[in-house]
Amino acid sequence: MKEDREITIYDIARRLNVSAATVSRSLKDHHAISNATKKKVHAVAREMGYRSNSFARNLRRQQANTLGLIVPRLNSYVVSSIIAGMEKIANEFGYNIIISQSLGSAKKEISNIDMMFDSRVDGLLVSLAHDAKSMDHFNAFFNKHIPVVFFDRVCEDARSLNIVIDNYKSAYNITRHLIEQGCRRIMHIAGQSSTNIYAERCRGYKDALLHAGLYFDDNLLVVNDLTEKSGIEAGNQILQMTEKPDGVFVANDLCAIYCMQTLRAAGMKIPQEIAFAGFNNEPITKIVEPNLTTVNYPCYEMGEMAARCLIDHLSGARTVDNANTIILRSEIIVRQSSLKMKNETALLMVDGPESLS
Amino acid sequence: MKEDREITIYDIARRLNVSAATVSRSLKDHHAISNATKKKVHAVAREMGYRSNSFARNLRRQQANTLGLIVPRLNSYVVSSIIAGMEKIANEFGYNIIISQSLGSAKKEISNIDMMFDSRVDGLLVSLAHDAKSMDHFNAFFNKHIPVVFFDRVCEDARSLNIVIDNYKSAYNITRHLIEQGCRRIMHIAGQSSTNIYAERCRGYKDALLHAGLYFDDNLLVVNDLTEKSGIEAGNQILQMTEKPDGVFVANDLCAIYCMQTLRAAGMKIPQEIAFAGFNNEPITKIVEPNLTTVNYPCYEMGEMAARCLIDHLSGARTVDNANTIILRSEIIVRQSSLKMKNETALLMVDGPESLS
DNA sequence: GTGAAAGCGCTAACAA
DNA sequence: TTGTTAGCGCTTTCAC
Repeated sequence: MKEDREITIYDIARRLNVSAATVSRSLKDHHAISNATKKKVHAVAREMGYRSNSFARNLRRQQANTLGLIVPRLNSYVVSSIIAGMEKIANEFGYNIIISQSLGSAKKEISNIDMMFDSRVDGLLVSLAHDAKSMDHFNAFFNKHIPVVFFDRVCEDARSLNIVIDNYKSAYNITRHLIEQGCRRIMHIAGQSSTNIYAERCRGYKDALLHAGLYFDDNLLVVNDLTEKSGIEAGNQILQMTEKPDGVFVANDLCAIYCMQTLRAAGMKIPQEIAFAGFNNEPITKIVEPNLTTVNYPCYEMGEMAARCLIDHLSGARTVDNANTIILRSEIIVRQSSLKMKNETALLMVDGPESLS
Repeated sequence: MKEDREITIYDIARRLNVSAATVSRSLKDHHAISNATKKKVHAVAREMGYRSNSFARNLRRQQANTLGLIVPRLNSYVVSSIIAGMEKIANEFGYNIIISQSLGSAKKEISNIDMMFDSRVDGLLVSLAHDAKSMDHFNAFFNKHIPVVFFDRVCEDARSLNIVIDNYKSAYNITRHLIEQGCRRIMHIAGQSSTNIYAERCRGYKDALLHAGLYFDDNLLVVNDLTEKSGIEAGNQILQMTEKPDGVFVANDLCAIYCMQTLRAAGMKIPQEIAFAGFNNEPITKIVEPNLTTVNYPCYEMGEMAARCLIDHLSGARTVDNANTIILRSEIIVRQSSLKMKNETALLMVDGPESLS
């Protein structure tokens, strides 16, 4: 068997009495090689079980056909769907993806970025850790002009492309929807405001109140980590309140659902007593009772878009080179959890405030 | 700035008037280098912003510190949790992971395997595509003694390690639980039997019936792709039946839930008229009403275990070298969806049939 | 404890 | 259309 030594282009060259260069060129379908030669080379390569050595190729070319991917954590619906989309595109274009999770820690994120740099990835796809403060750790990439595309949890930075949804507008619209349903004391359960998406969602919430002539009440803003546990805690907190909210907009579905379940277990009626709205449109929102009103987050599409932009850029197709931000379409999905009015026709909101203002 | 040319060990060598060999050795803490030299080299390396070039290193050493990972699809709860576990371990030991999804197609799986081989991964982690028929496409790996670890969707093969749960026993136990709750006509909604996990779950179901003196009725076995859609279809199918089942065991949670919801929407009482049980213990099982009885699948642990075994093997720590199969603990979790009896004390089954028989 | 030198397999500028 | 040649940056054997 060919168990031992690897077949190289030199072996093929020797066998065909041509130079290694000719073999190399044939294998990559170089234009200046005759079809006859190409055919012979390919045949012999296959016959001998030749496999191109990517290490040598990478060393020579100084690039690896690899994209680095850094996410807060892998096992969430949003993130794993985004990755699925990226992987599909990367695969189509012959890129590998190496992944790492920052687990929400800026320290780990930095070490991952360094590792990606050492691995000499051709480009980087990043969703920032919650507590990422500065962009300094990306300097190595920026200095060497290695493209970085941020998605989901981004940071305004002129040097790189951001793929996002309009969190502000979506939050604004969903809050307005709650108002239109008759809610007047709307609570917002938010994530840490150091993460752009949560800050924006919170801002959308506040502005919607403002524009509707409702006051923003500090007691109705809860900031936590949006986990199951925090959802239950928030639910208990509401149960303690003498003056309860009549609507709750939560910055993600998971937390929304656990909060809602806690209230229901205590006998509260959703949406009659308290309307609920979440964010992301996770599959679970169609299962929970009542079904959760939420914002559709185009995860898979975001993954595709981010990977496609990065690869386009690497290929020199400068289609989106002047874009600093790409905003994907996201719309609110109205379900039972927020329908206080008996209008069964779920109205989708179409217009909103100036986006990204 | 050091924007342009990369710093190499030669640059460091020149600066210190030593040889490149000495620099190389210092950097890897070689024993035959004096501490003084090492210290100097490290200092200069840091000062000059030296980054080891992994391409050159890999080319020279003929290996890459990279694990290949092939999964059917990324965006499922089970898979993304498994990956999260793997990534954590890989990261701890300085390995990168490159991932690819087979999207359930054997063809894509084969091309991914080839790609991994070309990338010269040090080892492979694989959950097989549904329709993987033979193991031939792994021959390149087996011939070169590159370790392959299968997990979740495996295939008995003496040449590699399998990390699994006891699907047979879990299915057996959960079916027996339904029987103990008084079910006599238990339907099983199964995945394609070409996938080991579904074949095993089905076998466990059948044996549990048999051992309880119940007949296996072909009309009560539905095979589909276990998606949402199939769950709804299965639900409608049940609604059409004149002699309905009084219990349903579904091979995954997602399908179970959609099936159950379909029946509930039609007015059927769960679990009184029909008891339900799923498989995986996805978060959603604790949200749906009634909460779904299921089998706990240790995803994260499975990912950790698979990665750890592979890396152990690569490091020469032959702890599990003689093992062909590692079975992780999985237990059934009894919830409302299957409790026909009013025994609120949810009894966990502890014993079962001979496992993996 | 350190250095010289060879070479991993490939690509690409230049030459023919 | 094809060949020659010179590395890419690192590791490692052998020599001192």
